[in-house]
Amino acid sequence: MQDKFLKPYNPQETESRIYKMWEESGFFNPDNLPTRHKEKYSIMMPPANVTGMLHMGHALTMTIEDIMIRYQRMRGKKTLWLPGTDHAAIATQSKVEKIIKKEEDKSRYDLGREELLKRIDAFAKQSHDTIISQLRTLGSSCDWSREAFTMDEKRNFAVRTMFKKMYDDGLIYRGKRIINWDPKGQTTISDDEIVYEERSAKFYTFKYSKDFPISISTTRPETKVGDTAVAVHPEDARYQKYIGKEYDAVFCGVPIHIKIIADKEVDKDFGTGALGVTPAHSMIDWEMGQKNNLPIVQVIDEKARMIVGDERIIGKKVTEAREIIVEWLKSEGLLEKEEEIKQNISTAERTGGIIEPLPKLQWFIAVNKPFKIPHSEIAGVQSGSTTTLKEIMRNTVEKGQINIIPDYFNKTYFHWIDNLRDWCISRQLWYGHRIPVWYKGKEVFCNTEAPEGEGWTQDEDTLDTWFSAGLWTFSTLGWPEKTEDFEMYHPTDVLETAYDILFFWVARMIMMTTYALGTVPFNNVYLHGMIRNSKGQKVSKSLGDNVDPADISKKSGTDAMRMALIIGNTPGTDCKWSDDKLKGYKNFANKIWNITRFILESTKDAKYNNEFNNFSEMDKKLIEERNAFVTDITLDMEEFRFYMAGEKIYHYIWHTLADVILEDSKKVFNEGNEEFNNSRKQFLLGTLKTVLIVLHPFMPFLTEEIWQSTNEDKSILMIEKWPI
RNA sequence: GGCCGAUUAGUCUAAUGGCAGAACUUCUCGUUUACACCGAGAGAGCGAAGGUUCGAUUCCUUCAUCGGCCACCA
Repeated sequence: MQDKFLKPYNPQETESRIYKMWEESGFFNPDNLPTRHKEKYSIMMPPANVTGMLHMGHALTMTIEDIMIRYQRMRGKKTLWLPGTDHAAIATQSKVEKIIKKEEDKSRYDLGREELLKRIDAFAKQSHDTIISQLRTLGSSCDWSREAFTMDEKRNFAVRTMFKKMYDDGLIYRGKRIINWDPKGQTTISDDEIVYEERSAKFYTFKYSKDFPISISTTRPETKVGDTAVAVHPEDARYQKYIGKEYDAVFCGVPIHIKIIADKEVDKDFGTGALGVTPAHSMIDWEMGQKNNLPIVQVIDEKARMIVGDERIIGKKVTEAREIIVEWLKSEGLLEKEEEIKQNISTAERTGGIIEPLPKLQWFIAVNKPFKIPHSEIAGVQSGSTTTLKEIMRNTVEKGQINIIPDYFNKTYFHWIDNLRDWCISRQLWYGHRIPVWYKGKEVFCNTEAPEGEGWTQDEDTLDTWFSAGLWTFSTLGWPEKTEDFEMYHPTDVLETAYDILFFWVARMIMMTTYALGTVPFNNVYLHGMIRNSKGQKVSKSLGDNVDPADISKKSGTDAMRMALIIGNTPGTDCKWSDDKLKGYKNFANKIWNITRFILESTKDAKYNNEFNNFSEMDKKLIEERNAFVTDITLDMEEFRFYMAGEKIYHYIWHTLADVILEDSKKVFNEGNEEFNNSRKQFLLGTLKTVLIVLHPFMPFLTEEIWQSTNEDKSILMIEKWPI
């Protein structure tokens, strides 16, 4: 027995040494696995944003995925776990912009595109290195030789290829639409990047002018200079006689022309039951404008300043203009009511800017437009048939081709798809994949490469970060090239991630993959919950209570952290982080260490014999019990119940093996019956092997360390065969 | 407003149409002989009401409370 077993288990001394040994073995790379590993098993690691460092949520992701991969590897699968990082366009750019603002008091326009990108690249590189080292600390058995970045050259080529393909199929188009404009970040953002904040606001009721027949209500009087209609409910008796009529008015010095229209969207009982329609600055009004052929009058610019009116309002910020107009309404005696109401206001997730809806020329993906799919393995969608992106996305889950765990997220997914509108993919950011479209006069050219000849300028915009993330399962495998990796590992087996990015990412991957390849990107989606702090609150930087996985790992060992994260954590359910739990599993690590010590001491004169079959009746029973335990947890592993398997393994080791079997063994050895002694020694040696194997996916470092220290044959536990 | 969850012991968390199972905590006892990072034992729990059923913590309905997602009222 080695001397180290005389002291408590020391994870700090062990973990980095073991990780290095694994890496040097080459077995993270499926190409190097022994020949018994034939059938593939693949997981694409969710690429972490290069915006800083990993938090406990990432640690949970890595733990679950590493458990899946290690389990499947031991079961003899050819396992590929492909790691990577995400450029996270808006998140990274706004983070770096904030730092530059703080440290140098400069904006991105002061630096210019080239310099800003240089700074972002440097920041991203540093984040990347931090992240990679954290992933190693967590014990992730991923294939570093295949590491990818969402914006490296290969991924960029995949993005351009995809854009071109969708453009040619008419699924990507450029159009003037109302978009969510973030005046602070100076970019468009998607619906998903909006967060609503409840604030109190003033709700004004007034007439445009003294002789205007209908009063309207709004929280934004300043936009009324862009009104081109008043909408009322078609069945509203009060206003029937006005429908179709047109009026002229001068509103705070701005001449406006208003048509009275009828629209079912209008709520008779809200406000005055009449709605001033501003097609240029409201999503709903825009749609009414389209239906009724209303003129669009833009009155606010990208900096959220007024661009019409006389010297009273022109050039003023919208909030200032609002006050001025309210004063004007009062002085003219037009204001009828002023109420305090609660209002949800849209803000940009990353910058906190208040969203200003603006009509702008942007690129979109058409989700409802029919197209012909040449090749399809999607259930319910024939090769060569006509379909829509929405329809294929729905089918994959509806027909069971993609299995979401837990299954109640199916409903959430369908609900989202059914309400999905065209996806705005262009961003006025500098950090990201540049849109592969070039202009010369009225000519437009889209291709993966720039056009020949002089005078072409490329579109200034970049793509939404989720565009490249949507290609992740196959761009990482070399697509559009027909690589061996792609043939072997796609579709992937599981996509494991937190449920909060089901729409952002999972749905987008399904969209892009089904469209481009006619296959699903993965067969299973395992959604884990959020890690909350001990009070049950969402962990956030502003609370200053985000725990660094590296610290925990240093203090208590990665294995203990992994157990604390995984046990009691069911899919889709949030989980509280608890230091007590961590302590419990740290103790568990030492318990196993001492179990090993006891077994080694009491079997000093014996050697494990695989062929031994002269077991006592008592030990035969124990073997049966052990086999039943292994069968049971194997089923849990197969059915994604890792929280359950982990708990059962813990229980078997501590309360069956240690408390019952080892205690009983002391008696057996004291009694000195040689036959019984030999039987028990073989049983204990065999059981130690078994529990090390089944515990390995959960506590890889400790189990590998014991395995290496107790086996003379230099075998590596990581690729040992699962016992059944 | 629409949708989706949740409510189990002091805490945290499972399973289940047939005695509700762990972990931590608490209490009692033991033991320094693999491990005090120990052992043996004890205690304590299904939010409320109704329904289906031989039987409901589980299925259904309603209510209460909490959480989340989506839409957004102009």
